[in-house]
Amino acid sequence: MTDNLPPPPSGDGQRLAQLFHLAYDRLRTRIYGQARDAGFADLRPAHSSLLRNIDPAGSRVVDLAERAGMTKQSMAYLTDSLAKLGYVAVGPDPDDGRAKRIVLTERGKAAVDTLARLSREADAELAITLGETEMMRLHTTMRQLVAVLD
Amino acid sequence: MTDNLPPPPSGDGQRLAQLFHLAYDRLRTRIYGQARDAGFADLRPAHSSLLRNIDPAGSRVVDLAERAGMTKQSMAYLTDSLAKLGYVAVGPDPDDGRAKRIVLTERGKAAVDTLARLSREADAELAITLGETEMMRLHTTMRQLVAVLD
DNA sequence: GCCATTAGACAGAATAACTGCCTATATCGG
DNA sequence: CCGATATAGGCAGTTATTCTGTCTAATGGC
Repeated sequence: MTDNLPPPPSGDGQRLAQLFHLAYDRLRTRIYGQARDAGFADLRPAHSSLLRNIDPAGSRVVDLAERAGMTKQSMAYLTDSLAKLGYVAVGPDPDDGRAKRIVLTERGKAAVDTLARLSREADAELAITLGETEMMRLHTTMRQLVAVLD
Repeated sequence: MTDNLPPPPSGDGQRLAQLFHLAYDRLRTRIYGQARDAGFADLRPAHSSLLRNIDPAGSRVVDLAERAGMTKQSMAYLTDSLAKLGYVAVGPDPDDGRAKRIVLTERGKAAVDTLARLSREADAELAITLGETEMMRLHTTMRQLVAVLD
């Protein structure tokens, strides 16, 4: 009995979710490894939730949390972490006495630039493997998928 | 000075890594939400590292850890967690006195089947959105990317 | 001025994975 | 058979990431 499990269900094997996870995991490992070699050894993947979303003129914690899709407590934790590491500075918001304004330091700006460059380079290398046409098609398809899954 | 940050670098916007992450996150949330509604409320996403890799005849902890790409301690933690929840049973390995054999219980088999079905259904719905041709192309492209990123 | 809303802080917990060290067993060369 | 080495897993402790719940303080409309 119970010998009718489907080990590889069709000729297919892996679901999209797992493929996306694998690809993301490898890209993340690669980019943060290169960032480490570029002198940003204290940056961790979670920090990108802030670094990806911060405004050049500075942002408030709630706005960063909103953009990153996480709670303000979690974003406050990341803010504190990056402030201790010297990537961001925290000051009062001139327009709202309750709020703080998170701004990138020079090191923070360098980190954002480096991460953006490494991400672009990774994409460029994959574009060479896939070909420009396929790469554009993949981008289009992925944006479509993310929109549908909203 | 330092006013030359590239806010949206090209007309492009998002890198592949982030798109993969977003898509994976939404799929995972969806599938585990449906699993919860299907009576598997105590399953957490991390458990899939074991459930995806366990052999129908049972597996050892080291093999599961190897396949999932994590340490044996982490896999032992998941094994213990799933054993307490009644999804797997742990017995001695008949061929190796050092080893234990992790086998799925009936509930564990039901969970594996359900998760596999939900994953297939999610893929099927996305295939409707994208069209069969585009879906197959996406699968091919993703496998190619994962292979290149090894 | 009062009060509902908002920004953030503080405390605690849950989840997920790690490193380091230890024991028991297995296996292989002599 | 024995000792060296490798392997399976256990135990203790730590780090990282994010959550809930509760609190204070400031804002802003009326």
